[in-house]
Amino acid sequence: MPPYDPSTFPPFAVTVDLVVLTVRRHALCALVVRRGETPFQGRWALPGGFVRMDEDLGSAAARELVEETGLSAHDPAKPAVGNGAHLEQLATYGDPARDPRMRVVSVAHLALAPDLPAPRAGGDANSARWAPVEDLLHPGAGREGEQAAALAFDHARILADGVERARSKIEYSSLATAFCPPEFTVGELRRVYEAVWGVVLDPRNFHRKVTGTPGFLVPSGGTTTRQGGRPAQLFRAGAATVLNPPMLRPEV
Amino acid sequence: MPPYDPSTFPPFAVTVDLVVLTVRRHALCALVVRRGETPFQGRWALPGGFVRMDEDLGSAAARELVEETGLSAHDPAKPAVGNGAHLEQLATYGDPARDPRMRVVSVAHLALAPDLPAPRAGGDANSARWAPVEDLLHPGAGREGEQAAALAFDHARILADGVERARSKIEYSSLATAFCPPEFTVGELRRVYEAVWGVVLDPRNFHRKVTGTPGFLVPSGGTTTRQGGRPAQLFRAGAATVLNPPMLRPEV
DNA sequence: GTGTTTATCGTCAGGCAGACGACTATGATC
DNA sequence: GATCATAGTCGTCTGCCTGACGATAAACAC
Repeated sequence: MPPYDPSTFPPFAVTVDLVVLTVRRHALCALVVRRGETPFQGRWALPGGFVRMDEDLGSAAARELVEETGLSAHDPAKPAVGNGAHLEQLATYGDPARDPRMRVVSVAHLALAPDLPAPRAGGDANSARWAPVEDLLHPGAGREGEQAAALAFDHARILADGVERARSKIEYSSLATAFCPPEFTVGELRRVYEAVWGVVLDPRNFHRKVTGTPGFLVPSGGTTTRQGGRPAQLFRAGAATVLNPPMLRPEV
Repeated sequence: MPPYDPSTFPPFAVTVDLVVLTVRRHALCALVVRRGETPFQGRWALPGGFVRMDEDLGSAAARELVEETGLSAHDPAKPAVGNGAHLEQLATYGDPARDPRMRVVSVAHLALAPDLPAPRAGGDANSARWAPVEDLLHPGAGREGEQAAALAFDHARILADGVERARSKIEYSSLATAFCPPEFTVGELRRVYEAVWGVVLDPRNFHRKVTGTPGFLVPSGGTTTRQGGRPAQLFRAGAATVLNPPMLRPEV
C-alpha cells in the first residue's frame, strides 16, 4: 500500500468482535472474556481486537478466533475438517459514543462451534468462560447474585443480534450441524435446535424432517448409545447448505 | 470525544457505500454515479462517502442517500411517510487492496426506493443514473457497446450482495412494498416481485397469497385503472413486517 | 359490439407439517 | 432374569398451503 496522509480523512480504529456460540448442557452459550483494562475493567465482554493494517476483516476474525479458542475457521471452500467452526460476518457497529476513548468501528462476526472442553484466553484460564446467553441478555433474571452484570460497551446488543442471526439461520440452512461434533445422532441435532430456539420439538416429526431432506445428513454407518436408550444411527453433515423447505421454528 | 493519540492504533478510513435499488420499466435498477477522480476516473460506481467523525453509520448512509436521491430514509420507528425509502445495513468490505490509495473499510447499506423521476447527483444531472442490475452484473452480455463497463473498486461484488439480499428478503418480509408508491395495486406489487426475481408469477395465486396474509396489505378504499383493464383495488402497506408463511421464490 | 387487457373468484390435487400411536433396542433396577 | 425407563424409528391421519388452471368481471380500443 502506497503511503497516504491520514490527515486527509477522519481516522477510525477498526476492530473485530466475535460472537462465539456453542451448545453446552442443553443451553446456548457464548464465549465472554473478562476485561483487564479500562473502560469496563473487570466486566465481561465479547472477545475481539484491532484489525491489522495488512489483513482482511475475515482474516482478523479468524485470527482472533484461534487466539481465543484454538478453533480454526471453516473455509467454506474446503470440506469440513475436525475442530473447524463456522464463521461469518454479522454486522458493523459504529456509534460515535460506543467507546469513550476514541472513534471505534467494530465489525462483529458470528462463529458457531461444537461443544469444547474449556475456553483458554491466551493461557489465562479464568478470564474467559462460556456463559448461557440467557444470563448475558437478561442479567438478574435468573439466580440472584450470579456473575450477571451487563456486558461491556454495546456488546449485549451485538450478542443479541448474533443470537437472533443464529436462531433464524438454522431455520433455512444446515448450519445447526456446526454445533455438533463431526459425527452425531438425530437426537443430538434435535437437542441443538431445542437449545438454540428454547423450545421442545417432537422427536418423531424432527426425525422425519431431517432424514427426509436430501443432502442434509449422510449416514456414517456406525451407531452409538452414548445418550442412553436404544442405539442411534450416526450421521455427518451432508453437502446441502440450504434447507428447502425450511425447518420452521414453532411460533410463540 | 476526548482527545486520543491516533498513533496507538492503525488508522482506517471508513466510508459508507449505497446499493439503492428501484424497479423501473419492469427491471430492477441500481443507482450508480460516475467517478470524477482517480482511481477509476470516469467509471461508474456506487454512491458513497466518508463517515464523519461525529455521525453514526446509519446516519452517514441516510445523509448520503438524501444527497444522492433526495430520499429520506425510513425510520423504522415512525410510520412510513411519503418519499421515504427503506434503509438497512448490508455488509462491510475491508480487503486491504480494495482501494489502491489507502486502507478503506466500507460499510455498505441497502436502500429500496419506489420509482423516482430522475436521479440528481448534487445537481450534476448526467453523472448519475439508474442502470438495470443485469447490465451492471453481467457487462457485455446484452446489447453490445452499451455503457456496460464493470463497476469501480469491488462495487460489483457489493451490488451483487445487495441484490441477493433484496431478492431473499422479499420472500419472508413485506419489504417489496418499499418499491411501491404509497398506494398500489396487487398487480403492481406482483410486477415488483417479477422484476426483482426475474420470473413470471401466476396472478391468481399471487393475489390469493398477498390478500390472504394478515397485515400485509390494507385496502385504501379507492380503485385505479392506470394499468389498463379492469379497475384494481388500491392498497397500502400493512403493519406486518414478516410474512409467515413466506412467499416462496419459484425454483430455477 | 367485439376484442384485448387486467383483476378477481373458485376448484382441485399434491405436498408437507403437527399431533400422536406403535414398536424397538439398549441400560438400570429389583 | 423380569421389569422399567429411556431414546430411537416407523406409520397414520388431518388440515393447511401451494401450484395449475378454469371462469367471470370491468375497463379501454376499434
